[in-house]
Amino acid sequence: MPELPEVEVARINLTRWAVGRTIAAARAPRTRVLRPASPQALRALDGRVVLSVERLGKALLWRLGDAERPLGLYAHLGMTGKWLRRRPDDPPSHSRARLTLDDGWVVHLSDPRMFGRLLLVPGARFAELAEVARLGPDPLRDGVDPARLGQRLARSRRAIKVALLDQSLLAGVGNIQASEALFRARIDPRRPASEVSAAALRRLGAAVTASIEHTLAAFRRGGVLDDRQEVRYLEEGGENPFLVYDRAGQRCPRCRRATIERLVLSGRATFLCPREQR
DNA sequence: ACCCGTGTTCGCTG
DNA sequence: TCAGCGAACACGGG
Repeated sequence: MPELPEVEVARINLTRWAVGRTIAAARAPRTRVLRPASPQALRALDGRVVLSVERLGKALLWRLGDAERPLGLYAHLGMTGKWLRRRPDDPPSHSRARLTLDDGWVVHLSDPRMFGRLLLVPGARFAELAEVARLGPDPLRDGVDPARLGQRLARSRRAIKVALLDQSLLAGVGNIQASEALFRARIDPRRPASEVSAAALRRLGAAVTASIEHTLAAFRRGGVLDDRQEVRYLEEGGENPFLVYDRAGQRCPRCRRATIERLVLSGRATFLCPREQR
């Protein structure tokens, strides 16, 4: 599920559901998701007010009152995590943590594969967390600076698609958005990062932002944020909103001549139009 | 049964 | 010393 756009949806939902509410009880029984793996550790959230939920790349940073002793909760959804809001008698499958709120709703972290992570952060000093400290700029929050990209990639022989997945380069770009942005910028994903021209890097910077915003808009239209304020992800009945991702064998949506190809770079599925991306 | 997967980290290699 | 790569993590779905 989660690259930057999905996590941004989660941030919007959690802000509406939880900010200003008090946590009546927080529990994460027998799960690998909470680190350190102490079943009782989440009790530290009990009785606290949710002050804010911010997003940095794919990470969500919860700030929990009180003001003198703020507490942080770093949350990463991994590969299959979702935040869901349910009634107490209706828990989702694979719930790894649950936050019961003072309005009677229960917010769950559901994560079948348990690649997600929850970390309590004393004093909400997120900058001291290695996972946060190494993140690069967030495309939605900070924009993308092509010159900075060029500096970072100047000595990298990695394929540009592989480099884009490095969260210290840009925080939040995942496997889908990397393929999408390179298609939009007409760059061959296999091209060594150091050999991407300055002009192409400028196109890429704009393409990353455009792709993320396009995906977010599709999620809104697709009802991910719907009237009942429930999360409904696109794959649950929605159409593929992407230009090339998971479209191997289909006609290129731009040139309408070539066929979208799938290849594997550093173990990850990659999609491109072989006619336009060079 | 078998293969694949929207993420990250670890350990090995050259 | 370090960039780069494959494996591992763990489970459901096609």
